[in-house]
Amino acid sequence: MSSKPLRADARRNRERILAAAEEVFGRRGTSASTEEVAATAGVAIGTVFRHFPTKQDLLSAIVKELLTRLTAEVTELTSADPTTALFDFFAGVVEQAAAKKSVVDLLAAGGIEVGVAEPLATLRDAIGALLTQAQQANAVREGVRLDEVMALLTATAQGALHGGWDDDLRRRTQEVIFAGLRP
Amino acid sequence: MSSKPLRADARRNRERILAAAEEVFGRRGTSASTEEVAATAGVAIGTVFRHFPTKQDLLSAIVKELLTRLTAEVTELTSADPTTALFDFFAGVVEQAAAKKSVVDLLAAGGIEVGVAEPLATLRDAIGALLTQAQQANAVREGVRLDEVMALLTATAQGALHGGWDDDLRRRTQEVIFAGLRP
Amino acid sequence: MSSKPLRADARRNRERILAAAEEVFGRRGTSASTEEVAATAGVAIGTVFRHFPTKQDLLSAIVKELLTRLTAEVTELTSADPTTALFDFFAGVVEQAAAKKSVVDLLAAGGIEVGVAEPLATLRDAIGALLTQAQQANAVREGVRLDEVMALLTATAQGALHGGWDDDLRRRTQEVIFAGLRP
Amino acid sequence: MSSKPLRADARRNRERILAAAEEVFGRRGTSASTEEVAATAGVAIGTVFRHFPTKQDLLSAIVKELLTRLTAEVTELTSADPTTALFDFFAGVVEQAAAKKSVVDLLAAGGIEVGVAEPLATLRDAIGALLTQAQQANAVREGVRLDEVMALLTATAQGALHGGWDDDLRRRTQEVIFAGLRP
DNA sequence: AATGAATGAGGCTTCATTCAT
DNA sequence: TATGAATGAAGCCTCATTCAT
Repeated sequence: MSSKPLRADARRNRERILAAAEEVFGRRGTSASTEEVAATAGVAIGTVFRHFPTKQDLLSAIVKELLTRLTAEVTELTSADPTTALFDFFAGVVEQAAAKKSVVDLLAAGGIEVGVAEPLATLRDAIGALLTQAQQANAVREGVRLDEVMALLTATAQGALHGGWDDDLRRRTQEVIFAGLRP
Repeated sequence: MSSKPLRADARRNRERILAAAEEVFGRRGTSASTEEVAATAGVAIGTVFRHFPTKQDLLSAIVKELLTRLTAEVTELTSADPTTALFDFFAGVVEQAAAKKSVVDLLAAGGIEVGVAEPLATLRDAIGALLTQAQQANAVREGVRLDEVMALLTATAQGALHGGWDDDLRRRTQEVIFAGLRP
Repeated sequence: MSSKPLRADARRNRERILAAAEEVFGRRGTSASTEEVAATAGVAIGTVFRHFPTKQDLLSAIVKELLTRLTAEVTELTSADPTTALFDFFAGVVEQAAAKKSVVDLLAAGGIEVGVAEPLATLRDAIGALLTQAQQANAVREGVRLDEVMALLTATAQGALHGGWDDDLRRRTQEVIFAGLRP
Repeated sequence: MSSKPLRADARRNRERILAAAEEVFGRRGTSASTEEVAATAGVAIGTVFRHFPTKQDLLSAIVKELLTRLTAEVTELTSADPTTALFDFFAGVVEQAAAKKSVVDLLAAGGIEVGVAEPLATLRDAIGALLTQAQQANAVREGVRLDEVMALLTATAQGALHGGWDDDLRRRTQEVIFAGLRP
């Protein structure tokens, strides 16, 4: 899928830029400037644009990374206790969200941007598997659909992030949702 | 609190600007230009800045209005059926959110902007009353606190908005939360 | 045709910008920066963009002005001696060209840019009238068409400009063309 | 004149770059990017700059090549029919121009760039010989000087190029000029 | 008080050129 | 020598805010 392997220094820079972008957009939101990302990464502005020809591309790259990471987590959980797997994952995402900003901005925006659609669908499927398992284990009510689980997940993630919830509030809020999901 | 009473035409303009701002920011998000707000209001850009010295001020004003409106709704509901009042209100807010954009952006941002803190506290209190009533009527579990109700409310409102949920998804998502709130 | 009349200061600026643009693009070619035009006009960069939302728009405006001016000249000549009118006009344009750069760049580019097409057609028609008169006065050979007159005109104008021809060379070059046009 | 002889592969690269540059600048004008030239040549950008330390140098090299080629053509024609040689050459150049872009841009710019002056003078001399021959064969009027022939040539070449003249218009336009040159 | 033109900092992006590999 | 990544100045354009009318 990926074209020619990057030179060592190029890959190093690419990663520094991605990290910087996650940091900066996470702190300041997606309206932070590309210039600030470059500065944080310790490279010149041109270097950012060589790796990501557009600001949008940079944002997409971050989101893709996140989605891939989340999908991996879900996949791991598929072989865990079905009674708690979905809840654990849900809680994990919400916890992470509290540290990101851009990511949630974008997920919330519907992930409409080109190229994000696919990894997003993959994640969705993975979570669907978790839900099915949970329902078969009678940990989640039959009537619940994947749609609302995803909706609750993103909504709560956004809330956790933008609202600046502390650990306790996060737990209590989730508890209501988990109670609502249980049979 | 408010300085000298405005001239009739000035007040009229103020209101047209607020309405335009709600419309524009609701449609385009908070990054829409003040110029567009002015155009929609049918006034010159200078007039907007005379009434709201800063874009931030304009945004704050919208949020304040919304909070005031919501508080009024809650207060009315205080004399309604305690079993459903909280749920009705919750559902109402989420429904409105689906039509606004700016408002939720801002609420989500923590309502940090100067001057919004107070009306937000007022709204919070009003909702608190609703919650107490509901618990006394045994419609909501005892352990639930106002904190998480507020958290769920804003999170869901945001989700409804940014996620572009349709009516059905909105209902199903709320149903999970309501189930989680019930005893 | 023109929308609301500009405020006095706005019109003044608009004209200063146009003049500056003609000067700058005339000296440096169309690749000169809008920033330099602004500086030359003594206004801020934003002012240039308020009057001409795009660099293209600014360039088009200059060309339109020129075409309008030329058309006026041609129209005047229509009531002059048909034996010399066309030649006089031709010579006049070529002489002016030696002082412009942008204009010729653009005319040469085919005047394709939106909005220039119409005044260009008008000019063409006016020159067509001159040609017909000249042919009726037996000053130009019958077989000659407007197409090649226009072609020779722009080509020579370009040459005069870019080639940096002096007055003598300009005259001698034209004389060849004029001899070619005569019966 | 030229320093140390290039290694075989280096010379090969130099030629591929020149060819690519002619193609690219001919198609896109002199504002095309050096990067695109490199890509077309199938070499890395650094290689282009090793051979031509400056974009200007690359452009000059192309022009020199063209001038040399044209001079060769003229020299050949010196032993052809003096009645038609000059006209044939003139027509040939104009025809080529319609396919190039950069070249004419540069010739038009006065060939000011360092190093082009000399081959340009050579070409001029060669054409001068053609003119003399034509005048001796009574195919061109006595009074005509080389200056205006060169001027007409470049002007028409530019016109043919930028104006996008079709074959017919090109022929008709030249015919006027040729008629003007004849006794 | 309203108007709308002017300001100018700041954002995104391109590209000639340099330099480490 | 070739490669191609990095640099950073410079260009175009937007928009919050100020100020003359």
